[in-house]
Amino acid sequence: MPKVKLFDEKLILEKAMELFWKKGFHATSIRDLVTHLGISRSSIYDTYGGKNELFYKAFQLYRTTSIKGFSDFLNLQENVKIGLRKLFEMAIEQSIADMDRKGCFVVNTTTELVPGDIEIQKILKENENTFVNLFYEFLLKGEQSGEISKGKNLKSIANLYYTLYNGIKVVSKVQPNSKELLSSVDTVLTLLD
Amino acid sequence: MPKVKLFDEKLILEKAMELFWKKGFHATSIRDLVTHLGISRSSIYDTYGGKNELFYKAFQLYRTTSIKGFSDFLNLQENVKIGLRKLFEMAIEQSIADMDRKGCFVVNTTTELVPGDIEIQKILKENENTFVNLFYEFLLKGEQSGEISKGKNLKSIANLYYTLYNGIKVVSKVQPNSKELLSSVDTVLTLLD
DNA sequence: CCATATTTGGAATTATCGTTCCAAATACAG
DNA sequence: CTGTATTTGGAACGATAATTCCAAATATGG
Repeated sequence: MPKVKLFDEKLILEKAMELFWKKGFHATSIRDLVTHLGISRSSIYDTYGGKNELFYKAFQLYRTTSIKGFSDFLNLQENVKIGLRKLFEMAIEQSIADMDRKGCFVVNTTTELVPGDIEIQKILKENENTFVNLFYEFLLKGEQSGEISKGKNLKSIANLYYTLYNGIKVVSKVQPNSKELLSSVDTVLTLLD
Repeated sequence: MPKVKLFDEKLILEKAMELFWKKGFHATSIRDLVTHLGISRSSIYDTYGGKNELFYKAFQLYRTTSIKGFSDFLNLQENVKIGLRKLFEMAIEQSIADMDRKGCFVVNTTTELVPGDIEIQKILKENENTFVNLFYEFLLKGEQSGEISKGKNLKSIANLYYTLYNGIKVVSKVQPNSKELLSSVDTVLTLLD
């Protein structure tokens, strides 16, 4: 057995994710990818298939990574209200710190490929359900611990958080204003009081 | 003076707006436009310039139309809380009724062309300021009439509405669920009580 | 060092992109 | 009907798109 795989498949996939995330599907060409990934055109086709397959894999990597990050973060939080505030604060700070203004890969893909790509659409639905459920379970935990008073429509609030999160990822591309965005978040979080 | 302009410039521009709105800038080709607008390639270039100029004009048409629609609608409302509810209800119903799932042209353009198009970015900032201000002025009217109790952070709430609106226009592309979206809106509107 | 798997880039394909030029067809004002 | 402005579509432009094939270069395990 001679030569083995030289480049790190996962690492290169992460780079592809970055580029698709920043420029979107249509505006990213194979040439762009060759430049940005640092491997040859042939290697891209050999390893990942074509542009569509590479995008798909990059998108799935983003999703699994963000779901895990999101879930892990919430599991570390003892206080529900403070945890939610921290979560949104992180999301906002990340948006502002990113000089590339990439926003959210899921949001960008939603607006770019819906309508059109039916397979992506299915994934996006699944993704929404996953995130809304993570919010909901976390809120439920707060209700059970007595931190959130009973009688609140937690399903609605979970939905609202997801929608707000999407909005933040759009708005922060244009006006990355930490104070204003956090102020909106704080206003929404008073719904739990 | 012989022949005069045959096709309706404004009408064709509206058609261009529809197509760019639905497919985005990059995924819309001149061929697509020729098919969809019903005029020749030459006429497109003669009348509107190139693809960039046409997109720009179509986008501005969308903006001015929606600002006017938004503003006119709010001016007709006597009751502030009910007016806001109606506004969001309309936005949601429109999203759901649109079989093309176009979402919002401003949101789509934000995620597609930021970062990148610096001129569009300027317009998007201006657009956000305009809408947040419309919300704010409307809320202020409610405060002055006594409908909304004093002491609320109306700037934050106006910002929140704009962010929420953006989120709704993303989420409704994937899960056009009227009940859930309206439920979120109602939850947010209780902030005025 | 050698055998072999990996990686590369040139060549070629087919297709489309946005754009310009222009001559022919068109349709209406007078 | 005629003259003129509008509209059209073919031809060509250079550029780029995504993709496949393949031979040469590369790098490493044994």
